[in-house]
Amino acid sequence: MIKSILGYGITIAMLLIILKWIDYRLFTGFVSLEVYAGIIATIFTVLGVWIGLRLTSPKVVTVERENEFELDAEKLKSHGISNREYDVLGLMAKGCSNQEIADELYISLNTVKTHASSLFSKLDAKRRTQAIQQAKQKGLLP
Amino acid sequence: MIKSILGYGITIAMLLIILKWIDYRLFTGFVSLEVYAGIIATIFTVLGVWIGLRLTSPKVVTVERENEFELDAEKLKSHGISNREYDVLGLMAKGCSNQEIADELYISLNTVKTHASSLFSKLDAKRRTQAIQQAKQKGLLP
DNA sequence: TACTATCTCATACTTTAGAGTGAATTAGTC
DNA sequence: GACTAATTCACTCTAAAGTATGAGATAGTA
Repeated sequence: MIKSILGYGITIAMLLIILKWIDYRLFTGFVSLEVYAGIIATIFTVLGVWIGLRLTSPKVVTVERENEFELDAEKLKSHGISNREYDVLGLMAKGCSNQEIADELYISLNTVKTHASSLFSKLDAKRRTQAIQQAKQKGLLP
Repeated sequence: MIKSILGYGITIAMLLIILKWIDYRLFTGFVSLEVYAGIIATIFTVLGVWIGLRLTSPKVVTVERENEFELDAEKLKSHGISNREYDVLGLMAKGCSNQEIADELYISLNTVKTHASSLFSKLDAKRRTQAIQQAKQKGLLP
């Protein structure tokens, strides 16, 4: 902050010096009136551009961020979860019962229970709701 | 397009006319050199600002927004869910068992079951996992 | 080939969830 | 005061979930 104020001050001072110097040159006949006007026009055009860029507030665009979910085999592997167990987990999260999962995957109810049990131990969960919560936290489910 | 080019042309023409006019006034002694310089400075500062705003692409700041979750009483009301039922729903989503919910809210297990049952009917769910899924979809849970 | 992991299924048992019904209490509304 | 919604709780069952254990089949790996 102090730095920028100092910068502004120095810039303005230099501008005034330049203007005064040109003024002097004009009176001593070194430059013509046209050149004088041209220099002033140039300086103030640049100043105007600079002010214009400074004073405009940037347009703010708010972007909704999709909770983009990406599952790679690595994530599953790191938790020791097999493909079939992940299938079961996904259907659990959708709200399916064990029987519905069995029907969906063409396996028996007992098999679903087996997968579920091993899932719970791998996810440190005691219930399916907890397993879902854990899986989402670990990025295994969207 | 043609309209804006015409506008530019007219603007530039008027600028030149004004400058020439001031030039004339200066020579006839109607304005001092300082005023002359000041007018030129003003005109070109404005021009500079205008050019600066025109020629630069508008500043855009992109802000990523978390899919922030906001719960208002309206949402709950629209689904007929009471405060206490919502308490139960929240703990369910965290993976708590009915007994744990009862302990957390200092109510009996039976009461939790009652709340749960009415929740399910209000959310068109047959199971707690489905209720959680539905609630998240309806924006009742983060 | 032997080993290992995965997937599958079964059986028996315990625990939890959920449905259905009824009821008492409280607070706010007409 | 009557009415209503919300909260609380109890009791009884049934259905579902979850545990434990064992075991057969298959496919990939050392």
